[in-house]
Amino acid sequence: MTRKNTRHQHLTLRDVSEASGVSEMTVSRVLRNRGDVSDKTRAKVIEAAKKLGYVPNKIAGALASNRVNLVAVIVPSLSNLVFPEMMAGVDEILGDTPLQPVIGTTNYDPAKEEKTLFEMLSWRPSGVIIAGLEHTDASRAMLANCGVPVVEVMDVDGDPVDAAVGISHWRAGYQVGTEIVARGYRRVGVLGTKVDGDHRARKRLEGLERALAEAGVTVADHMAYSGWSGFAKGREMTKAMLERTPDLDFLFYTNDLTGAGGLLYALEMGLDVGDTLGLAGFNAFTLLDGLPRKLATVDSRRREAGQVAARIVAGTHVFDSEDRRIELVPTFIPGDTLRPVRID
Amino acid sequence: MTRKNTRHQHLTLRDVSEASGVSEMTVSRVLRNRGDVSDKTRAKVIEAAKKLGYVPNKIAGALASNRVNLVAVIVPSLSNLVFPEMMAGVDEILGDTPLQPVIGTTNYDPAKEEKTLFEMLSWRPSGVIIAGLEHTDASRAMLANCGVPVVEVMDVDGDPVDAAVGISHWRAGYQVGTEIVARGYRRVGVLGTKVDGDHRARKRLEGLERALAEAGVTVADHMAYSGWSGFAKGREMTKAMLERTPDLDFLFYTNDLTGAGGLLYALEMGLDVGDTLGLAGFNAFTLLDGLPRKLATVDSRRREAGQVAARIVAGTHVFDSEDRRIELVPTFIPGDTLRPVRID
DNA sequence: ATGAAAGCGCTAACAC
DNA sequence: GTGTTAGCGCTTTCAT
Repeated sequence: MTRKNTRHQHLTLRDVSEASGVSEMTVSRVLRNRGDVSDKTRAKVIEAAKKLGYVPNKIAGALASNRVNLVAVIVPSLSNLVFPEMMAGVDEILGDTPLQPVIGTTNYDPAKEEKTLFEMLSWRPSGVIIAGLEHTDASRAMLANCGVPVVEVMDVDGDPVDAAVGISHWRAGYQVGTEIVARGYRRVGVLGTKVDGDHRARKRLEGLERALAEAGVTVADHMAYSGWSGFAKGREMTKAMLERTPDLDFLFYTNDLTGAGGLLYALEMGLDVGDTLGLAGFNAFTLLDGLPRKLATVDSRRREAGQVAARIVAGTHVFDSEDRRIELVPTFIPGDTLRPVRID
Repeated sequence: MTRKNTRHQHLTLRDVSEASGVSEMTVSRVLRNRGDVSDKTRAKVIEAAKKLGYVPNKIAGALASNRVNLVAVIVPSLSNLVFPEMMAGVDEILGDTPLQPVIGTTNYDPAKEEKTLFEMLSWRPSGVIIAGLEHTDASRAMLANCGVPVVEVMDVDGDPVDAAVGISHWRAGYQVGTEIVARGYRRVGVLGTKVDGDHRARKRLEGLERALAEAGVTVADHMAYSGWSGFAKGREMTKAMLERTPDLDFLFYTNDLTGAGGLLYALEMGLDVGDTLGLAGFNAFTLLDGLPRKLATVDSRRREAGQVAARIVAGTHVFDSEDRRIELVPTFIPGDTLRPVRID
């Protein structure tokens, strides 16, 4: 059986070679701008390729050259805004390179992460960008042995396999805690998610609790929700919490969206937001700029984390030290939902 | 030069074969659960593979089998929430299949789309999911000839290359227009984006204008912004527009986020939202549920579009007719920012 | 149930 | 500047 010319048989270098009367090798060189090829030959080849509608086969190219321009990007979910934002940072940087992101999601499940990772590594990507520092032992082993740059993003509280870029969520939480006590709040309620595998939210809370503890304050009430974050969830939870613990003077939301819902609710209830009741969220979603009051929050710098991670993978990042942990500073944004710092 | 055992030399089937004393072929069968292999052999192979930490090479596998479990997903941007939401729908469905999404962005630029598409097709994906129906001729040719399912998503106003899934933005706009005139509004302002390649926003507007025209109404003012959508943009533009055209009785925002900003502004100004000034956005972002008033909007059903597209690519979707255009219905949600329909 | 041989479409390395 | 040869690591096919 000879080469079929059925509709969807892909064209090969050989087809271009025959059509242009040039060897496959030279065609290959032209199509990759490699080595010296005369202008005349180049023109012939390019014309033939275009006329035929030739699309190179990177599978074959990758196998032959042992080079794959794919980057594995592994995140818990696409439904939580922070991950697409990080990916937008990655994409922005990779746009200037030949690299292409391949996306895998884990649904906050370490076992699924392990499967996804195995799957993606079998494509022999040129780099791996993965959210978080907590993985199964098997995942860590794969990351350690895959032989390409691995960047764990959006967290630096822990031991990275290779490189890590992001904020310290513990320190971010700690900072929020110090701001809370410095402003004289003492009855703190926390509203967060129920997601088990959300280590970043957990670390934020631990940092917060630590800062409070150092001032002799403990979290007075805590409430966790499951499902999607949004204003409505923030409203409901705020209402419920203030009903069951009316003497709270501060509410910390682990997410700006629920925080914004709480803010809207508190304003409608006529509460003295800021003074009697301080509020703070987390993440600094720019789409929320323009609320009736600016919610206090912390910029978790996920977009930059994605950018730096992409640069590391692309090989254009220069590390300042031998430490391959890059800690971004989580800017605290006081907004208009806190009272001034007390100078005792 | 014989096989090197340097640290990052990847393991091959051969290594597993040698370690287990079984032929490469049988190892391959075990690792893919193909064909008959005795339990004893199977166990030996699996143990050896695990012990060595073998990760198969899909590049080689794909070349040999001519099967690639990648799906190309091409969107204008990751910064506009609607695209990650569509991708979440895709991801949800592909999660139950061996398929993996590869992401490409176009930045609303047809030339970049063409490049991205070429790049992605050279991986010989098993399917293509691409936002919109407007592409360069070269892009359309590539899509038509790539030999795998192609689904154009989030729009059905046009001729798809293969299949299309989404709402008709024209009809969605038209419906908003009929609602506006049915409620007696006559001085309509439109607030949209400046993005050139945003055909969906354009079609929405055209549909809106048509419905208004049929009632003898024309758009009284129009304003376009560039940059990111958010509440702040909505506030600014609303203020500016109401100052330059104070007699408007309706504002249509091509995006919920700016719409929400406008709503907040109008409420603060003490405007009689609903009756004196009707407001509507677009997209029905669930994260906005819980605003002081529910903004009228239209559900553009992007998540479902992603789901259906993924099913088509995965081959699990059954078409009702020979028409491979699947039109989703853009639910109109009146919210609390419109006055009642007039029954004249 | 297992193995041997051939080859997927390309590129590295070398020849001319 | 251009061509030839020999694989890359798998899977297909066919033999046993």
